[in-house]
Amino acid sequence: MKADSDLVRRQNRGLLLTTLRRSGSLARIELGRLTGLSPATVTAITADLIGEGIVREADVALAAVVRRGRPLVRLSLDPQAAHVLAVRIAVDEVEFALAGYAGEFRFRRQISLPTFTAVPHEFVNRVAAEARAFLTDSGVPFESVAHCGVAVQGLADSARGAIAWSPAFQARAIELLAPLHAALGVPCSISNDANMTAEAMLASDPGRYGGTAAFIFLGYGVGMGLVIDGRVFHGTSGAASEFGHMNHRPEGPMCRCGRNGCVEAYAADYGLLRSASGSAPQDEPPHTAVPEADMLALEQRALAGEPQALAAFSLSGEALGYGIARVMALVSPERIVFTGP
Amino acid sequence: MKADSDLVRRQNRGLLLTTLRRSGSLARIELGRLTGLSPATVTAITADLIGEGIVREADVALAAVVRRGRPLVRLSLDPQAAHVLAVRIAVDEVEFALAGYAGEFRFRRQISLPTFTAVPHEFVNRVAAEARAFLTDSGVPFESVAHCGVAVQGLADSARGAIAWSPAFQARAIELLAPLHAALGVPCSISNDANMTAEAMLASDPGRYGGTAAFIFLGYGVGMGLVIDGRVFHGTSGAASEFGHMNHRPEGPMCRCGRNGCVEAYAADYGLLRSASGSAPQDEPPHTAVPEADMLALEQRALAGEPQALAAFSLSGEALGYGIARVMALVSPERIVFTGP
DNA sequence: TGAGCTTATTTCGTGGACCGAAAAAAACAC
DNA sequence: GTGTTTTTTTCGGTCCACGAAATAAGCTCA
Repeated sequence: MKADSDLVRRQNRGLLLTTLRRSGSLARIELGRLTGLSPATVTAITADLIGEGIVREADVALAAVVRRGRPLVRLSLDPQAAHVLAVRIAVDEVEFALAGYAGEFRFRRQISLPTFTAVPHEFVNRVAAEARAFLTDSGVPFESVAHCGVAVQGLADSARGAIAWSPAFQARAIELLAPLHAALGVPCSISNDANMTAEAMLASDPGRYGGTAAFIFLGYGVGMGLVIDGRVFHGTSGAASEFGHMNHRPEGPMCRCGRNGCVEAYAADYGLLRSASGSAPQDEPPHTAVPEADMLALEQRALAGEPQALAAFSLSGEALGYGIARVMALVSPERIVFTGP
Repeated sequence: MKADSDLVRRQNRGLLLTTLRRSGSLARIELGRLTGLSPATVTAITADLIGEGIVREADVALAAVVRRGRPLVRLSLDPQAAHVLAVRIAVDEVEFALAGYAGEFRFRRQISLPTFTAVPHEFVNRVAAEARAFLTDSGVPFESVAHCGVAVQGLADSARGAIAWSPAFQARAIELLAPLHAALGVPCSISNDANMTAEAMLASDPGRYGGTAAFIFLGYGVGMGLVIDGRVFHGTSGAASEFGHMNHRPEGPMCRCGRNGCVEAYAADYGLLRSASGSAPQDEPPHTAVPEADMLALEQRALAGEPQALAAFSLSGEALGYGIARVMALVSPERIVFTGP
């Protein structure tokens, strides 16, 4: 809370770095204009950053836009300065991706791994080993990996570093981060996949999504990421913005989470299929991924005007509509964005 | 976004002032310990504040706790440094209150004024005139009034300075702030009464309510103020956290807002009375305040075990319970506080 | 080809802010 | 009345951003 000159430097340093990340490459004088800092200050701070290997001067040749006067020297983030490892855990599937400091993807790998029947500690060890192998194969030195972020479908427990609950797993409270950290020696964090989407959208266009925005994911489940006053809202335990498991009707169909009448039980792929198939709303949902072909077939039935298929979409729409109305009543986002297959 | 030494001073100045406001009166050295600032800095900043008449040294006599060493010189905010005028607008009633800079109330006045049938511009002019008279009678110079805040039941439009919609008024979009500002020459703002409650609770105990908290008001309506990540959430237009008008059941009873199945239509005083009286759920709600005696009578009927009264409370409880569950799903507040008669 | 022009970057001196240490102030203890 | 203790102020140092001036690096044009 206290401010001193150190804070000033850190703040302005961060300002230059985010400006640079957003624009890709800028000359010192442009940085000054964009941030409001004087050229003298920009010189001082960028000299530090170059000395630390975080920022690079571009090759002069690239800057050659023909103009009068001394040419601009473009600066850019050094992609090698640090790396981030991203891990995505979904039903029967784990994906790894490695990104450089300038935000570009370096490598990706996707592996198949049964999840629902998995024994937690075996699964966790396997993921840690695969992550290690992925990093080794990528050739990037472990020391340069600054962070490892895990996105998971379901409820992430950020504080404990665990998957609190996920439709992909029969088990609960799967402690993932400790073994991952042990295998990589890198700070790790875990979050909900929809929140990660919101984070990405916000970073991609802060001007557009900077106020209050909701990102709703429709697919194998129904998720939501919430941007509130320019920041992704996680809630204290990381278990907030569970739009999919917000109740629509108290006596509604059974959800994968075990409760009745969640939005997801109407509007996720399995919910749509169940109500279109005529099976009872209280039938237990499947634990495996719904084949894409089934959803395409359902679409065809609806387009053909089959009443039962139309009714399923209608119910789903009502649940989504009332759900969104409730979100509007509580946080009235300026934008609502739908994502998903 | 840019930081300079000016920002440092402003920040630390504000830090000292809030620390002082919270504690009432502190010596310089205590301020230093609480804020982490060095004694030298505290001396410099407080010297400015004393020079500006914002802070006062307490009479030495008061500090006389017998201890060795040079006695502490207690500092406190000067109650005269500035004033705030608060206006509360409810059904058939307007209340004024004047507070000093140290947070203490100076004067209060409550007047009766018919609202539902009021002609907007007459009502607004009357309020402005009454506010002016109140200030004049209080003897406080107008220049020392730094702000005038209006709390209103219903939807406040902060941007336009108007009452967008309120159950107290037949009229909509009542532009209140412009005439008030004209009459007082003081910056004015308008907000929802439940948000104001949240603001007050947060200020009274930031440690307790500083994370994410919901303050639910039950009474002539159902309102909610939301604290998110330590700040009261207003939404972009000021129309957020409308818990009372979040839908519970799509086909539910009629609400004062004209829609069906709002939480308020079950759980506000009129909603309870309507369902306990056996009148149809679609009967239009009353536009006047419900007499307290009616609510006490209803309480007696329920305590006596009358089924219809018990059913009304049960329905109300269900609506509140599911409503709160939906709030939990979206923002999972650490604390939920109920207020109201 | 070279002097002059134009624009980017760096250097240098200044002022503001915080801090630590030392000095001063204001009481109590004996 | 002298010593002790604790608070407050003063003083010199450091860090930071800034404006102005100096320097660098290319283009223009005779």
